Formats: sequence, C-alpha cells, structure tokens
Amino acid sequence: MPESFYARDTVTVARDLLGKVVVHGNAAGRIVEVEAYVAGGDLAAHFARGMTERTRVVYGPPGRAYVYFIYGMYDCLNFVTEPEGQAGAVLIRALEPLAGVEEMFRRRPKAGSVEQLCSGPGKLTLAMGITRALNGHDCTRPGTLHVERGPRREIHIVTSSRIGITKCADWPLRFYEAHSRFVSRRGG
DNA sequence: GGTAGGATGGGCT
DNA sequence: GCCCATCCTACCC
Repeated sequence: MPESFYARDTVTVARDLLGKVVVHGNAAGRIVEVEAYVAGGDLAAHFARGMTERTRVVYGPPGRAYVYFIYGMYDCLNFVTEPEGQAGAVLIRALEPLAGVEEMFRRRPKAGSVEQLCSGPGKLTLAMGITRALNGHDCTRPGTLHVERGPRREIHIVTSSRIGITKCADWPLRFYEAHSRFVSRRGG
C-alpha cells in the first residue's frame, strides 16, 4: 500500500487495514485484528507524553514500521499513520496465515494449530520473523516488509476496547473481523 | 471451560 | 524502581 493510504486518520487506517496482507519474505498473513493508538489524550499510547528516542518513528513519515520490544521477550508490529509530523500508529494484533505456514510452525513450535500461529501481537511477529531490526522500515514499496491489498472479501468489523492496557481502557479502538477463527479473542 | 503467576529486559519517572 | 500495547504453563473447575 502507498504512503497515501497511511497518511490519514488513524482509526480510518486501522479499519482499512483489516483484510490487507502483511508480507515478510516468504511469509504472509491477512490482517484480522488491529488496535489504533491516537494523538490527543490517548494515555495508552507510547507517545502520549511526547517524542522520545523510542517513539521518534511514530512522528515520522506514514507507512513506516514501528516495532517495539515488550515484556522482556516480545516484539510488536505497528504501522505509522497520519501525515508526517503527527503521531499515530496501528498495532497489528492477529493475522490469518496465508503463506509460509510451515516456516511459521518452525518458528513457533508451541503454536499447536494454524489458528494460534498469529493470534496475538507477540505471536505474529515471532511467526513472521519480524523483529526490532525492522523498526523504521519503509513499508510503502514492495520489499522485505510491506502490505498488499488482500483477496476481495466482505468484512464485518467488530469494534471493542483495547487489550492489555489500563489507561483509556474503555476507548473503542480495537477492530477485528467478525467470525474470524484467527483473532486473539472475541468480545471485549 | 477458566484464571493466576512467572519469565524477562528496556523505557521512563 | 516501577511499569509495561505478552505468552505459556499449571492448575482448577
């Protein structure tokens, strides 16, 4: 997807990312669950207190990857939104594996089933082989890591509160595909 | 079906 | 020194 796709309101981009396909090397997965992190009082966002070394990329050009390290063990993938100079990001929370499934099982032998390969932000980066080395990567052109238009399908979007946060816990900024077997959880 | 607790390390007050 | 945008295991219905 081109830079113009990401250079819009974060919630709009988050919803439009559902159904798109994340590609990294031989691995690919259709996005079925996302969360929006927005400017203007969203205290759950890493950039809520302004720019730091870590959050610098979130203020930069749209369509870049923001990959951060969490809980001493996991990496989480976001795409930067809004025009350059404004902060905003969409956390990718779950994928429906489309390609490179065998490789994903090799990277996550404990997954147990295809449904659970990418059913969480830490799980999908492991399965896809995405790490902090890709932080700041330009995803707007075909290459190592990018996003493609997915197979045309009607998507029913469910809106809920975000997972794993305590601040702004009731803000309806999580979006997932209804009836998908690949989401991290239902409801919320 | 459900939940409680540990692993593990960087970011920021 | 405390706080995490998490996952897995053990244990309990």
